[in-house]
Amino acid sequence: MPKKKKPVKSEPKELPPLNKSKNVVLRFAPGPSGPLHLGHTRALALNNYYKKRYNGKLILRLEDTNPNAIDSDAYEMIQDDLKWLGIEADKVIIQSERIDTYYEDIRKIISEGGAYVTKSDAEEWRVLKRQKKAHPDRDRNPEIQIKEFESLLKDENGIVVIKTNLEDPNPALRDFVAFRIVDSPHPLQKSKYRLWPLYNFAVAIDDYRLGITHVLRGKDHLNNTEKQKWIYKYMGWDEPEFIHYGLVSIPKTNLKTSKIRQSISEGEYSGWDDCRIATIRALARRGYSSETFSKYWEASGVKEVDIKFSWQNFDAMNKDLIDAKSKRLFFVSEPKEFTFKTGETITKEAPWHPDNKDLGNRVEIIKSGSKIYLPGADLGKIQDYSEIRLKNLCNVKINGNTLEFTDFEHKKGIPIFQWCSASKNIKLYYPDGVVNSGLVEDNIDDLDNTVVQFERTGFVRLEGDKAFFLHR
RNA sequence: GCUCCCGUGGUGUAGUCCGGCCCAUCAUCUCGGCCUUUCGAGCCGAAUACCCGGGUUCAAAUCCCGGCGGGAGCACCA
Repeated sequence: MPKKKKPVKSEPKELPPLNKSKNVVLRFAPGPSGPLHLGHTRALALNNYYKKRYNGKLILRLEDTNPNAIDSDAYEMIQDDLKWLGIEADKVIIQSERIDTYYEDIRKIISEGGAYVTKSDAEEWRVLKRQKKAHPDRDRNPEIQIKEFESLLKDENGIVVIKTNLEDPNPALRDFVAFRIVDSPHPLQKSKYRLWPLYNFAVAIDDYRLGITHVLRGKDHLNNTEKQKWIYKYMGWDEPEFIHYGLVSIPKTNLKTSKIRQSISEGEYSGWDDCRIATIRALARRGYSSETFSKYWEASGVKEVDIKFSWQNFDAMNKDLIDAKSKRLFFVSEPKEFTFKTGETITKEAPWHPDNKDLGNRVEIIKSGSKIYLPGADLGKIQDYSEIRLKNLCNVKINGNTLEFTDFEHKKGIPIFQWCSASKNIKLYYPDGVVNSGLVEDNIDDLDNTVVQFERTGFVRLEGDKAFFLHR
């Protein structure tokens, strides 16, 4: 066998290729229980990566087969989140609109002896399974099973079970439930159906019927894949390519949709975009670039290793993307008021960005008698009559509550201060819940809803009289 | 308990399939220096990794065996 060439180092890294014989069709399939969060973005980014690489298609499939776990706003929110991430689904599929297809396919499997109906007690059925024993209902003939199935559609209670190998040493893989009764109304279908498919059944049917060629998902689905293969077998279908990447643990981040929802309803969080949580919309509000998500996950690869998400690395990537185009502003926390004294009016002319001169300057006229605010914390170290430099303006001597102009000369070693002349108050919200307030330069009106850097503090996104901390 | 997956610096990753080009890649973080109208950025430098033990081989991160460690599943959730 010929040896594979080592990749040339200067080439950008690529994810491993897909085995492909036809046009690539991928899918992203969340349950509509809330908006998307950071945890969803790996599946999304990876599937989208291969879609672009092979010029394929990406299907967004909303898995709403559990009427009790649906937030009707989520259908919309998920699509908005996708849009924000810059990902376009070629098709949007809603599973609850496909129930009749599932019924048709399960009838086929039942009539060929691949599934059975039982109305017995749940625990009784599970105990037998654990002991590798068949439930008495399992071996009834298909005609009876079908009749039983139709009765579930009407008013009886029971489940439909896919037969697998009861002898399977892995208890997770023995007979699994394909349908169960849920009487609560569905947000979209209302009371049209009472017999609802479960995850593994609906997924297998849809992946095939929607023409999915590659199922790219987390390792937590390894057993599900084995279950779904039984459906393919009973239907006589070719399997798609299954690829499982390792699990991600995201430290110090609350991603539980149900918990977040509770905190929102209790008023602790302001909404799904509260800057303390890691929903897409909250991260967007803090000013992350959508590109960072795809970059980060593409760099993490598709290996089956479990990985830890690193905010540090993520933030570093984001900074790379936004640094050159983010304007700089002075931010003065714990402001102390001073009166400026000078013989003549002087002008502040500070670059919007120290390196990117294309961004131009911010200009401000300072007169004698103007109020100047200095950061309280830094002042603590300074004595009366010390000479300091007001950054991008001039040198002054502190005399009680006044700042007396001395000269413009750049002097080595004297402390440099950020300062503000305006009393434009802004509240700075940190993701850990800390709220800081301070003054910011007055000329931020045009900067509303953009990401800027508060010098020395870090990058923030401005929103009215609020600023959301992004990262350093 | 049963079953499956995975172990490369602090973190993420390349290399593992097909042994040699690997005294191991790149990024981030950390630490020092230079530069700078404080920060950041930039430039230069430093430090840190093949889970352990055996085996095969001229040669092992890579192949084999055994241990250890981590994760997941065993739902009428998705």
